[in-house]
Parts: sequence; C-alpha cells; structure tokens
Amino acid sequence: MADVAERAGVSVSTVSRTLRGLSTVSDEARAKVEAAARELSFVISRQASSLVTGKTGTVAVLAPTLGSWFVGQVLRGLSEVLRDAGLDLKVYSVADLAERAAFFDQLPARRNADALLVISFDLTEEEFARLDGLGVPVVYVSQHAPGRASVYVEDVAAARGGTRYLRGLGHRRIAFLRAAPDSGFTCSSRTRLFGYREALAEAALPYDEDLVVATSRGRRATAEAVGQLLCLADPPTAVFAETDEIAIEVLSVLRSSGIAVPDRLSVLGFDDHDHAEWLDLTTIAQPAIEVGRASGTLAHTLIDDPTADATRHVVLPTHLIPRGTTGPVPQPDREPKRESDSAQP
Amino acid sequence: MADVAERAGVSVSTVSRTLRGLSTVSDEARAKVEAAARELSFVISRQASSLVTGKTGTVAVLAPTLGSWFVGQVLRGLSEVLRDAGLDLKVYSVADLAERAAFFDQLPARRNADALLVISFDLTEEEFARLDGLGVPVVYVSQHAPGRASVYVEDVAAARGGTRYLRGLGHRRIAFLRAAPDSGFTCSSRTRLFGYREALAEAALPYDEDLVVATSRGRRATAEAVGQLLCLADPPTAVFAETDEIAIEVLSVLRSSGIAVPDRLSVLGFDDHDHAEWLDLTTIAQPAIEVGRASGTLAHTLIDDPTADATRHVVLPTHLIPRGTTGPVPQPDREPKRESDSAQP
DNA sequence: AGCACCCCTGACAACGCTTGCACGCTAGGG
DNA sequence: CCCTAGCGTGCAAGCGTTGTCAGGGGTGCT
Repeated sequence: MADVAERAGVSVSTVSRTLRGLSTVSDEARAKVEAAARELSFVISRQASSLVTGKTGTVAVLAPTLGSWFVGQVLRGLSEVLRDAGLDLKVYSVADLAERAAFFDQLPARRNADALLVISFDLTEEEFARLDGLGVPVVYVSQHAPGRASVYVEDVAAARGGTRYLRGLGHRRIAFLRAAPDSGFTCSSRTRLFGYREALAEAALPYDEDLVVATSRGRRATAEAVGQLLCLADPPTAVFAETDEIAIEVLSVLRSSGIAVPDRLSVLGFDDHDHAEWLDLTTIAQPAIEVGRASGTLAHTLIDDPTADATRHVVLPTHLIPRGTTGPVPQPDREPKRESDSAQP
Repeated sequence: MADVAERAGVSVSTVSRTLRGLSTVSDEARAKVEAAARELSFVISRQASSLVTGKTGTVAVLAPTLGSWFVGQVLRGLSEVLRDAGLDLKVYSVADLAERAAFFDQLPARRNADALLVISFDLTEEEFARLDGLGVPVVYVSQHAPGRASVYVEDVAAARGGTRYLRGLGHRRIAFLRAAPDSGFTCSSRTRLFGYREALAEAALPYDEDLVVATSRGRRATAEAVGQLLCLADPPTAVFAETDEIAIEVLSVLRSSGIAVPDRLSVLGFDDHDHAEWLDLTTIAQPAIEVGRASGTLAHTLIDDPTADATRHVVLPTHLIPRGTTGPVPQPDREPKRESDSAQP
C-alpha cells in the first residue's frame, strides 16, 4: 500500500480511503490512486484490514458434504449473492462424526469469518450453545432452528403432503427411506419423517418402524435397504425417499430387479433434482438455489446491521410434482397391466 | 492472547510458542497456557498471524460453477486433504464472462490465499500471465497447463479411446456434443474434442463441423442441440457427449422423442457420474474425487516447500466402461431388433 | 571456583491496514 | 479584515500475532 501511495504521490491514508470508496477524497487524488493501484495490480490484504476493522469479509459455511446435489445448488445461490456483496466464501465439510466433533471442538470459523452458515445439521443442545457463543451471526440453512436465524422449506408440511398424495392413490403401506445418520443429513431426515408420521396418523394408519429404513449413499446400500423392505411379510406398495438422489438409486435397484414402477411399487422423491424430470420421478420440488440466495442475503444483513433481527426466519415454498413413478396401489387380484420399463438387454 | 498470558502468568511470547507447538516451552508453562486458553476458549486469529507470517492458511479455488457434479466431487476430495493439512478452503465461482473478467482484473485471491486452484478454465495467454504473477503457487486442475503445476486426466487420449470404441462398433458419423463456451468448461471441451478429431483422423474419417454442437445446461438447450444433429442430411449414428450430465440430458431428450438407444443412436458420456451405472450409460470414467485429493496435496506441497517443483504434473487414469447406451451401428436394410426402453405410460 | 553451554523466557519491533485527530487551505458571512 | 466552517489530507496509534534478541538460571566440565 505504501508503494501505491508513493507512486500516486499521496499518503497511505488517502490510498486506504480511496480503495474503500470513502467520499472524502478529491477526484484528482482518487484518479491517481486508482491508476497506481492498477499498475501495481495491488489488492488489499483482507488479513491486515480485518485486524483493525474486526471484519474478515468472509462467510463460512459448514456442510455435511460438498458432493451432494442439494449442497451444490445451495452453494451456487450463496456464492452468487456473496460475490455481489463483496464477501468471500469459505467452506468446511465434515464427513463423519469424528470430524464433526473436531470441528466443534476447534471451531476454526471463530474469528475467521463474519458469519457462519450451517447446512442441515441436526445439532445437539451443546452444539447449538457452542454456535450461540461464537460471537458471529449464525444462519441455519435448510433447517428450522427455533429462536435463531434460519432459511428453510416447510419440510414437515411438504412431507405430510407427499405422504397424503400417496395415501390418496390408495397406498396404505408406505415406506420411508432416509439417509443414514452418519451422512450428517439427519436434520431434514428428522423433519420429513415427522411429516410422514403426521400424514399416517391423520388417516389412522399405524406407524410401522419396519417401514422406516436408513441407507448410506451408494448402490449396494440402497439395494440392501430396498431388499429389506420388500422382504417384509407385509411389504410396502410405495416408497417415500428423503431425497431424489436416494429415490433415483431406488429406481435403479428396482429396475435391475425387474420390479415394475409404479405398477408394483410407487416411488416418491424430494428435491426435484436435475434428472428427476426425465426419469419421470414424482417428487417434492424445493428451490435449492433460492435457499442459498436467501441464506446469503440474510447473512449479509446480519453482518452489516447488528440491530437486525437475528431470529428471522425465511420459509420457502415447496410443491409436489406428480410424475410417472407414482400410481394407484396395485390390485392383487388383477394382473399387472404390463411389464413396463424392464431392464435393457 | 494477552488475557491468556496474564491468566497463565506468562508472557504472550510463551503463549504464542505453546499454541504453535514449539518445543522450547517447559511442560509446566505449557500446561498452564493450555489450561488458560481452554478456560477462555481462546482461538488464535488467523488474520493476525498471517499478517506476520505471510501465510493465510487458506487455499482458494476458482471454479466455473459450484453446481456441477464434477466440481462437487473435486471439492469433496480437496476439502478432505486440506482439512487434514489444516488449511481452509475458499471458493470463487464465475458464472459468466463478465464475472470472469472481473476476477482476473481484481485478482481477489492475491495475497488472500496461499495457493490458487483453477478448475478447468480455458485461459488466454494474458490470463495465464496474470496468474503467473500472482505471487502464490497456482495449480491447474482438470487441465494441462504446460510448465505449470497441474492435475488432470488424459482427456485427449480418453476421448480418442472413446471415439475409437464407437468406431469399432461401426459408427462413421459420430457427433460431439460440447458444453457451451459460456459455461466456462471450455477447457475439457477443447481437449476432448481434440481427442475425438484424432480418432477420426486415424480412420480417415472426415471432420464434419456440423457434427460438433455446443449446448448450454438445461433440457431445452439440449433438445435443440439434439434436434439440430438429427435434422442433418446425413445424421450421426452416435453421440459423444463431453460430460455425463450432458449425455443424461441427451438420453432424456431421445427417450421423450421415442428414439431408441442404442438401436437408432448410440450415446457415450464422460465422467462416470453417480447415475451413469443405472442409466446404463456407456462412459469414460475419471476419478473426480481423486483429482481433488491430488490437487490439494500438490497445493499443500507447493505451499510448504518453495523449492518443490512448481511444474509438477499429476496425471490420473481414465477407463472406458461399456454399458448399454452404445451398440453397433444400425443397419438401414434391417428392421430394428425391438423398441427397447420406450417411455413409460 | 570459573567457564561455557543450553534451556527457557520476556521485551520489543515488525506485519499492512484503518481511523481519530489535527492541520492547512479555501470560501463565505459578519 | 477577521472568524468560522468545511473540505481534503497526513500523522500516528493501534489491531493480534510472530520472530529476533538478549538475559537469567541451571548444569557439566575444567
């Protein structure tokens, strides 16, 4: 910065003021500084300025994984608004429980970011307390955190609606396929399961724990989970998957087993993944990119305005998209209409 | 830090030394400092330490988008090794050419990261020069940057192999579907196209520009591109898509148009996306997560050891996975064997 | 006993930036 | 003609660390 000042023939103070866009700089000085800065391709060091301002100009996000479709979309929306706000984006992911513990133990984000976004974590009270004491605003993304800033979709209502839809098709034995707890996505897992239970209860259908199965990512794990369901004495006629990614794996397993969808088994997903449309997957759409955008905007507000309501909630809409993987409950006394969608040679 | 020092009854120097794990601290002092630090839940400020060490403890990555499967996988591998190395991960994404220009103009990563990873950017000489003058090591990911550190798969050879494979099935009219230039993924686009051309040349097949079409993300754009190909006077019998995501959209379009795959048209992808297996998509697998890991490791090496060879290349293997979307070239004089994989009711 | 070491510790000057404060200048009002 | 106000600028004091350096207190050797 001193170099720029020298080249522009002004003091470092003036350079600093110019580069931050303060209005108390003469046009002449501003022009000289900008020219000098460009020639030296000078970039101000966030580290140094944060040392005095206390602001890092960075937002941290904690995600269970970076590889999932949902997180990718959220990150997309997020980076878009953060870029416009001049904030950098730091990502932390914790793959398993040990890493999760390590993260909360060290809280590396502390003092190294102006805000923290937590995506879909089912936090313990202790973990909530840690984050509350972080000293920076925390925004809970894709999860409802009571009394704390959060951005989410009405998971419970959406899952209730999805389950009702299946009920409306005549299904009485509806399975719920959730992500394995180690994946970290247990938050939406819990809320969606809750909506599912509510919809069962409305219709006085029993909640059968055998119908609720957790699966890890990967085809083999999904095959096991599906097998487990189909081997039940009274197997389900419909499967509600917590995410489209799981639903798509289920479709894959079913096709290679020659089980007709939806004639023998209906499949309902959640997300409206990019591939859902052409796979003809009935699903509950959620605006993932918009979730990211809203989270970024909220974080930005909370950073800039300490008096802002730090318990604000942004609730985004979902809607059911009926497609081809759900249909009426099969009639055992009739032949299936035809073997559709069998495996290719 | 002064608070910790006071509480522990030592000087800040000792606190600093303890917290950095330097060996020249007595056990007694170390214990007192650690206790005090824990009680005050003190965390050192990266900003401040980076000010004096010159290290930010952060690695920046520049990606064309955060929503694509490939970038997500790379980020996964990357975050894994960076976490182990104690480095933070900052992401910058540029969605269009204006943002790209802004990035190279302002170089926000300058001085704010210890290394920069650039994922699959087809850079101009001028942009290369900008990055060379960045002052921190730059690792080119998923692209071969001559004389600079890069991690990539043999795109050219892989695409050549894929095209040869189609040729071996009898195809003579092979289309290449590339990502639209605005998506930023033009780097692998270029190299894969090059391999495709090489394989055509080997067999003395003409390179027909009509067979090379660019498509943006999204179903409509893909439908247009596919339509364009099929309307040619001499339409292709096979399509080689630059990525599985494009290939999957192509399959989608073809299915809804009732065009049998592979009986009327073969489809070949690139990536081995999570969904490729069950969609029975023939593809060229590349170890995306491993690309991320290797990039992170290389960046870490370059940061820690300035004498390390900054032109090191890591080349990772690809392999063709023959599946059901590719088959022999259709025989116009014979009836197609059967209408496989028709749309569901 | 004297000397050379080694080990540990504390003081202090950076690092690159922001910001309160004071200063010099010009313009307008009494 | 003096006083005040306002504007643009520079000075200097930090922000929270690290690294250098000097010094104090043991220990082992001569």
